[in-house]
Amino acid sequence: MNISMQKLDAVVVDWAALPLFQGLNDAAIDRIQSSARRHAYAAGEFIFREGETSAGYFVIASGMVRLYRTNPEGRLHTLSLLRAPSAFNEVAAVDGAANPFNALSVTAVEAYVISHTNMINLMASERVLMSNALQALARLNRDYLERLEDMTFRTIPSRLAKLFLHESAYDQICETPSKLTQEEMAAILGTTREVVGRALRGLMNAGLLKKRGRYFYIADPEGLETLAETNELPKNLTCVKT
Amino acid sequence: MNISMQKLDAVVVDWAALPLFQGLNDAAIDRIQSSARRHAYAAGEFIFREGETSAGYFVIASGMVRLYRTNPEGRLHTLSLLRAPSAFNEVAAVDGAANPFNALSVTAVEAYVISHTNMINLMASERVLMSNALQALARLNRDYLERLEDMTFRTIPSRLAKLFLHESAYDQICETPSKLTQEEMAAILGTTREVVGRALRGLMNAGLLKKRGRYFYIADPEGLETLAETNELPKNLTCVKT
DNA sequence: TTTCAAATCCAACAAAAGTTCCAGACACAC
DNA sequence: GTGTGTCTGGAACTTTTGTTGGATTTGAAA
Repeated sequence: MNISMQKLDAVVVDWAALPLFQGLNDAAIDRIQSSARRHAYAAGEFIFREGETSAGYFVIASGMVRLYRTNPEGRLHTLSLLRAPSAFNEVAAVDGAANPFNALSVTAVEAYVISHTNMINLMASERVLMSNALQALARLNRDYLERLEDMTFRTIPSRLAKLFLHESAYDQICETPSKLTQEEMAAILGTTREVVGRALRGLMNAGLLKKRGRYFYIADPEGLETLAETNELPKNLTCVKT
Repeated sequence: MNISMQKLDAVVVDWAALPLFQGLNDAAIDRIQSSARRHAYAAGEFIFREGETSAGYFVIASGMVRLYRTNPEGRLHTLSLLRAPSAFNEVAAVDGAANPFNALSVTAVEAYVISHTNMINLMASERVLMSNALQALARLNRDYLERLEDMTFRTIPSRLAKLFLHESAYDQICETPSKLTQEEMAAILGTTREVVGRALRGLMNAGLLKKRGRYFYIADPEGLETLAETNELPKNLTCVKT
């Protein structure tokens, strides 16, 4: 009994702390909570798939979720790695159209789901909620645009430097890069493991990163900053060559 | 007098036809119109710049506008080429933060501007307007995500094929690709003119495009479709080689 | 028509990214 | 411990993209 209660405690969500629900009174929060359904997922399970009809808005209570897309050749692009407290699938929750990406539980996950219909009804009665959703989508837009520009203009070493510097820039990605596998970094940057490995070695040889055990850490923040912003190394050695 | 009246006629905007203003009653449309200011720009003039404080929401009455970003090295990425009836800068109009891109008048432009403050006030009193804005941002999000995936996964010939097939996919870009200069196509695809020229010749040699005068036209829609979706030519010749 | 600037073609090269392959290292289960 | 599967290191190679530079075409203005 004790254990199960601890478990329940561990997955309590502070709804009012999420950007979407800020500024709402208790009654509204209650209404929102009661229109959410709780779901549990085992590790490695699909929460929803890209292209399926809107799965609704998800609030993570515990565990870790990967949002990603794949191309026909099987390469995958991780859009976010999320853990509580955070939420996802705003777009499909708002417009009711197909989910724009896959959502997969990395660990076991517990989440609350608000269907598109409920979301629309809630927003209709709670103006503040709609206003918050508007601001959330605007924010999301800026994040996507920044990543689009990164893909357009930045080389892989530069994107990698950015990933190390502020994972915040890659939105809500929360694992620190040093603990990600190279495969996972590659998926976030939209490339392949070998290329990431090569770039990591390059940055290490240039003195921007250092290695302890199997993980890389930041050695020269300013140098990384320069690389992230200009695609160029400050005046160090070549980057990609060994 | 006659001429000036014609001019005025030519730039009348059907506000109710814009997605953001659909479903609003006449009184609301009037309120919106009266909180908009009319501006005129000569060809090649900055309408606003990336990073400046929110310029507000723009409704194009006449002329053509380019939205773009640049990188430090000076390469530019065209996000949209717009002409009436359309509108832009939803994100900064909604969140009041810096403009996320540059807006430049390609031709002489006349536009109506609704400031961030007015937009917020209008949305506060007109729920339908806020709801429309929410849907517009969701739509915009999907467009950006699609372009992000294109940059992540597609080769340049593939992106070029997509540009020819449905400029709709590149959102509200309206000039037909055949009339764009190679320089302009390059900016849309996020690459350089030389590369676009090479890719165009490749697609022509593969029989997917044909050339009349200085412009290219679609010769094989199915082949282009295949290329756009799979990065591969159906079973034709090599694409990039001569 | 003539002229000029912009747009295009094309080749050769350089650099970045993607691919293939295999050998080690490490981490966890048994 | 021992093994097994995942993760990493790194070389060699191919393909794609970016760059440079010069020759040619085109369209509109003079």
